[in-house]
Amino acid sequence: MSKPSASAPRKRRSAAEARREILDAAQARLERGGPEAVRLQEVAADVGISHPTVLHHFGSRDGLLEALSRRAVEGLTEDLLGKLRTGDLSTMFERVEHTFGDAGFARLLAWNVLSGRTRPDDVKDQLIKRLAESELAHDGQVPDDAQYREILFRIRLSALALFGEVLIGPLLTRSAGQSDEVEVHREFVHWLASLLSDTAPHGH
Amino acid sequence: MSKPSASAPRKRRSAAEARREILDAAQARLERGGPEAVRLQEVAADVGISHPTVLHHFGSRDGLLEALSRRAVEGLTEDLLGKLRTGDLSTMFERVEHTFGDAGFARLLAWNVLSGRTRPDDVKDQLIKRLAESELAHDGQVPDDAQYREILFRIRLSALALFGEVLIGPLLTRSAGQSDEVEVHREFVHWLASLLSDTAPHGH
DNA sequence: GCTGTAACCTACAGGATTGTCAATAGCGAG
DNA sequence: CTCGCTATTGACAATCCTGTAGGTTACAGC
Repeated sequence: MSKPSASAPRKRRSAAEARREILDAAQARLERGGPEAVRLQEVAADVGISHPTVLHHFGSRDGLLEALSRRAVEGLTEDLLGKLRTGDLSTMFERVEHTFGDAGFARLLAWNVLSGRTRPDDVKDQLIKRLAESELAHDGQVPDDAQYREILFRIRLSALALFGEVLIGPLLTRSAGQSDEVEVHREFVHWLASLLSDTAPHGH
Repeated sequence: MSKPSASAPRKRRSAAEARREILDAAQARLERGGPEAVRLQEVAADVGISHPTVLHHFGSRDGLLEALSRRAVEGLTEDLLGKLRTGDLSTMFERVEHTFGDAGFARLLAWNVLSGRTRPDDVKDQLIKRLAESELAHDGQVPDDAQYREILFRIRLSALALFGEVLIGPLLTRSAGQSDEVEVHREFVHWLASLLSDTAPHGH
């Protein structure tokens, strides 16, 4: 409301630093206010710069959003592949949840899909494939088609569950007449891990 | 492109009919173009009316969107409760998919959540609870807490899977290096039904 | 120091979209 | 046939947001 006495001394960042700060702010807005809340002026205000500066660094609003997506995908990929096989399913789920949920990847992905920004043909990461192959390799078994399909579907189910939990988990909790969202969520994830472990196609 | 010679004769609908036509058009736009594509002018053009007429019937853009949500929830509820226990899990999944996927409920729900329009406290339907109770009642068994929780989680998992499939199923198929989206989706749903059936807590 | 690059700013243009208003015109009721 | 209600409309107002233009300033290299 009050003008920063005369003119605030201009702060000059490196391009990389500016981009990072802007992306952080944009991501925060996305997570809280939802898709439509990523507005150049507001994001700029959060960082403490003017909105043309944002355009200077990302070219356009679309450029900003694409950079946001790219960074999220890279983060998720690194996180997932890095944390492979570092414990049982349940703990792995919990670890993945930060990137998937807290970091807003699920929301960003959902919005990208809803708005038609991301289409199936755009998916090049082969992340699930790599995860499945890593899983098979770990067991040191001969690749078995049926078993491969089984693992693909298990990963798919896990992805769907974690993705959905972030988006509509609290709603489902309410719809089930339960109250403690956090606790129900934790129990559910644990239950799912058990379900998948108990029915493992190759003992554990 | 060409003006409808002079002035098209005004077509007068009943209020209910107009509302229905408008909702249909809005829903179609939502399904194809995503959330942001629901614009008053375009929706109106689809129906063949002017956009103030849309406002006349729904008060505001928000009113239109809320009506859209309400209709979708009612449709889903009716569909789910109506189709309960009319076959095995796999066929029930397939039947539910129309309302959930084709009818755009998943997309609408996702967008409502993303944009902050729907918050957990807004959920009053108790749909999952009713589904679970219906399931228990069918078995004619004494309510068992552990079993009740098990059923709640199974329904939750099913909901998450179907919800997620609609949104990111094709993306997951690509990420898994698979090609035939439709076929993979069908197989996956079938696989999930089997998984839940085989591990049923009380025999089939 | 001097200078060039680029990060940054203010001001403005352009476009799109929601919402208002007064007037028009179908259609049922009497 | 007339009347009244309301669905419908064209024109306009208000707002919001992205993107552009041109000037300014911080900082690095020489």
